[in-house]
Amino acid sequence: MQQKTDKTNPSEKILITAFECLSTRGYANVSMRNIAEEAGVALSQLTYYYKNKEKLFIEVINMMRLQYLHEIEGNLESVMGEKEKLASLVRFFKELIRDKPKLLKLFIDFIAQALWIPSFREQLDSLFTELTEIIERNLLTCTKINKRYLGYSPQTVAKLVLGALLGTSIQIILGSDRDSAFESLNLAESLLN
Amino acid sequence: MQQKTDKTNPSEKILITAFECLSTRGYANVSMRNIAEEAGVALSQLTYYYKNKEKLFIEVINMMRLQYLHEIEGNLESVMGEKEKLASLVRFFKELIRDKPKLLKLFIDFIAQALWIPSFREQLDSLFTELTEIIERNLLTCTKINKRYLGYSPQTVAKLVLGALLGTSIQIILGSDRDSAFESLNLAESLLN
DNA sequence: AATAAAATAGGACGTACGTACGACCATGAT
DNA sequence: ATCATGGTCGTACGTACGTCCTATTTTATT
Repeated sequence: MQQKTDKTNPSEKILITAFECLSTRGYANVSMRNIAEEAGVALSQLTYYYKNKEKLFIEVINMMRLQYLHEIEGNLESVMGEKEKLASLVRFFKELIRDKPKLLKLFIDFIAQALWIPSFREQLDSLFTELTEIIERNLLTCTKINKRYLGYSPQTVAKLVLGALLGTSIQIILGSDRDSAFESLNLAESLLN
Repeated sequence: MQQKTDKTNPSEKILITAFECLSTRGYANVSMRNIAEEAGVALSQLTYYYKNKEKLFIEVINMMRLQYLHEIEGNLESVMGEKEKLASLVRFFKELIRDKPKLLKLFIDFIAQALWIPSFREQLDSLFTELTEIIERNLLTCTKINKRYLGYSPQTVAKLVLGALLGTSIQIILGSDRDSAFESLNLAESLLN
């Protein structure tokens, strides 16, 4: 209830609060009223700035997209060598799981919503595309790799890498024994080298 | 509207209809009334047999678990050799994606619900455990494999296999270009051999 | 200072939901 | 024949939801 002492934009404040709510309790369990209340604004302000719940969630995802795609690419560009880049990517996912599980939960929840809501599906599709392109661009350019996975396009490899990271992360987030699943990420790294 | 000409148990009929609804429109978008209506049964019958919506979904998942875990294990036992078993597992997932996408959607939706609903999370956790155990038991028993992934336990390998299959399937189900993502499954198979 | 535009607030609308309840009906045992 | 039991039904309750509308306040422009 510190809403009065906030000098940020109302629209930003709403967006941040929405992220907080959605990543903590999930799209289906968060109401517009919850977000308004926790952001310290009137309910109608959410409609004013974001039209409806669907579009608000889309903006939340978009905010995360802008923030973290750059972070990933920055990480990958800052190290040299394919091995190091792969290690850096795996490390990024590990840190995500350890330090920002809420972000990962938001992502998983978004994936499930995208099953049924067309606009979400569109956005997720381009998010997947961007992620695979980053992996392709940074990890799979040298011919050595292309030779190793002979017959498979870099895009295919990239999708598998992303799939393995995503699927393993889901198990870690939702499973009871995190540590053993964490090992799978290490294995993924060695296996691809 | 063929509800009268049905000789199955009402409780079974409800369960089957619930699966149909949930796998087509998702947990959040299906009401008890929808299921009752489509099953040709009074709303209160759902409460009578399954207590509430949460428990009904749990029974639906349980039904699928009983059905498909046996199917997977049966498939794996029917072929010899680790390579063939791995191929069989990948084939199973491919067929799942191609022929029973609704089942996969139900599963993904269930994963997301498990993020927020404790009883779902418990059930998903044991489902994950059972799946990894099947993979371990059938694919990772011979010492040759254990040597290859030196330093990693069979359980770790199994979790990575499951993670890769799950993550890739998610991309295929939700992405726009299925064919290219399908290739990733083939790659996963070659990579593990 | 006057006025137009943007921002904010509060509340009402219609609807849908999960659940609970009490009444009926069929069946089978006494 | 009666009656208890398990199954079935219709319905009502209380609540929560997303969205919409209108009035008021604040800000910016001239």
